[in-house]
Amino acid sequence: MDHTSPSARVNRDPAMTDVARLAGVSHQTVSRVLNEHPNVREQTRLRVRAAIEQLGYRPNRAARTLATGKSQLLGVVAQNSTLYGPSSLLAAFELAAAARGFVVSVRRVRVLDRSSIAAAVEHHREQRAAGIVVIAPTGAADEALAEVPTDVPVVAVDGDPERDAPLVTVDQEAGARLATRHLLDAGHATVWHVSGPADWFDAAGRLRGWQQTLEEAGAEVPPVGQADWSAASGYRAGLMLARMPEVTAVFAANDHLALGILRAMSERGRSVPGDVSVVGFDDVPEAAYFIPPLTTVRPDFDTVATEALAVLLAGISGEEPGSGRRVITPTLVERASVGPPPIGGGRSG
Amino acid sequence: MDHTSPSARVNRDPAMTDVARLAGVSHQTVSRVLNEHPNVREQTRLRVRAAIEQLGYRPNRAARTLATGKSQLLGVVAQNSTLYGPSSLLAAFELAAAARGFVVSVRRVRVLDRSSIAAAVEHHREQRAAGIVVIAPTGAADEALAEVPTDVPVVAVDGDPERDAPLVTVDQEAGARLATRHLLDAGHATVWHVSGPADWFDAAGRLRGWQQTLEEAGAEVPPVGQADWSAASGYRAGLMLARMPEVTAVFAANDHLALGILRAMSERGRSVPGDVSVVGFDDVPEAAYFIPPLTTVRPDFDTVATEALAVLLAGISGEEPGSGRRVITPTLVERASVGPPPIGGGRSG
DNA sequence: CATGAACGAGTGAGCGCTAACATCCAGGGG
DNA sequence: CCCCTGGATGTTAGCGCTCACTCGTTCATG
Repeated sequence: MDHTSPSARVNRDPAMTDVARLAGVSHQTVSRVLNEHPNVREQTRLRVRAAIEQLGYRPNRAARTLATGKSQLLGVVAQNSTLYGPSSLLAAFELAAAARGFVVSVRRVRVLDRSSIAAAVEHHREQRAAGIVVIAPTGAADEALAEVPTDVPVVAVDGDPERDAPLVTVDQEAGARLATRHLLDAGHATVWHVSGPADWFDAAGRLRGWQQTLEEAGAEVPPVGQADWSAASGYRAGLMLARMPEVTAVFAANDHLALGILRAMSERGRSVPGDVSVVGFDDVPEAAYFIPPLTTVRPDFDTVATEALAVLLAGISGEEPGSGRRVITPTLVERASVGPPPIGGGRSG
Repeated sequence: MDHTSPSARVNRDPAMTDVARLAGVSHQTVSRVLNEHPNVREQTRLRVRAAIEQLGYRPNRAARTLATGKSQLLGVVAQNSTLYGPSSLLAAFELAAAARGFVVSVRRVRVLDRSSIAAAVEHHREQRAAGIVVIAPTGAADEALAEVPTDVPVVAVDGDPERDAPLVTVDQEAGARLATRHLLDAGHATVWHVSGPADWFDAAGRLRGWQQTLEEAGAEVPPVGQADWSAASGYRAGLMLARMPEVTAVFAANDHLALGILRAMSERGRSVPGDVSVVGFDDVPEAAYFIPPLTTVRPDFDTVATEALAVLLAGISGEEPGSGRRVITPTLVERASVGPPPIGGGRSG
């Protein structure tokens, strides 16, 4: 900073006092205009606005944050992935937040472990973020969250549905039920499941929903194929499934797994949906163009994002923390990958 | 703010002066320790660090920004999409920036028009962002960029390769050449192209590279199928292509288009790569699990992101603006969707 | 033993804004 | 005709930090 030479300030951005001088008012009146304070005469308001326009003045957010102790900043902690769900969520959240005048700062973590999450949250607290969203799809992430001081609103997305804390998530169980029910209704004796990573809540929820539906229907619960979320692991699981003639219906934990399964079936000469029916989860934009078009479960990420923002905003404006819990119910999108079981492969009833 | 009651300050976050008091030094010494200034005695440094630890002190970024006039904030303007390329880029950039101690603030725009981009950039300038990245894949976005005042480093990603301004992008032409060449080398008389949206630089570059390669090889340049980036439009284009027996090789402007084409071919009973060979662009994670596995061009988004950050950092540390231009060359990933043309469908040579 | 770098540390001002309080002025009731 | 009320505006202090400068020691040098 140069405090000796006034000419050094010549090229700096105009500040509130500059506007005030030009408009012939005090800087405080400028502040009042900017913050839409009621007690300003219309004529004064106009003069100030004109001066702002003329100078190209832009308020300095850092100064405002310093003075108020509050920022207009929302922090997001996300993992470093391009998985469809998290990406969509993030984009939707950023858009929604921008519409409400908030800045969104994203911190990616390479792995979803306790210390990474904690560090990322700490980073946002250092920025004096007004609220923090953590995409916490695994137990470790969620545990880290439990330790965060409560002086700033925090909401988990895709977090542990059991934990009593602000949370917005998709009703994985309901989605899985929809999928499983749909396959059962098509006449299949039972439904096989290729699951996502065991430590993901999403995967666990889908597994649970599938299993419960089967049990309720009195259907046999076949062993579960473990996979990560990738098409590669779906393919591997699909290869196993393809050589078992009793497999006529598969519920994949997401669309990419389903894609891998579809390819495995195709390679092994088992037709979908002729021999095997497949249902996915996520409704990625390409799902309608898989071979065959994939029947899948669609979670509404826009709603998840909007609700997460709403929970945060409620927390910011001083409402009781811990109260915000929203669970979004997904819907089934029927396409061409489901059909009746082949003759002899269906259930008796 | 409460200036009357000192007890009102009891619960506020500890500030530098609190640390200073506890360590028995001045606030300035604390500042020196924090900023790793050399002229601090080791013993003093330790005492300060201990005090920081004890109080759980975290520096207030807003105050620092206000005092220095510089933030550690990097702004990103991106469109509201979950397209694979932009998403990957964004994630990679966020990770790289975090590693260098920067905060990344993302502003999504619904449409890539001039005023939206300008507003988003302005928003970041209001935050006193130290640098701004604009993912500007269309002409309109790029034009908006040209109007941005130059008092803050701005780098375009995926922008107009012709414009003389800081830019990091993938060498689309080179990638398209790789793809086209590969198909020609497999023996195809010519290669058909399904292009992305005409106003995208990426699409234009891929088109150019394809056309040039064909011309250089003395091959006929067939009419171009126009599409957006979606599997849906790839499917529509594929349907057309499938009914033309002379089509034996297709270069799709991205993998999702290729997916749509694959399905169209499959539906129409044309085998890939038996009857028709297909090459995509992007190497989405699922490409290896398409039916058949897709040969495609892989741009290295990590490198693009890292380079973009480097250009910004150079600009921030006061180097000549306008100098940063990096063009990343993609590579070809060979899989199973390319083969020789069917008998009678290849070129004479 | 005088001299002055070089180092370690402190002081004071100011970054641009908002909150609280102070002030001014017009108009209505006693 | 004075006082009170309340709207419009100004004044002041301070948010937490960094910068430029100052001050006091130490220690090598002649």
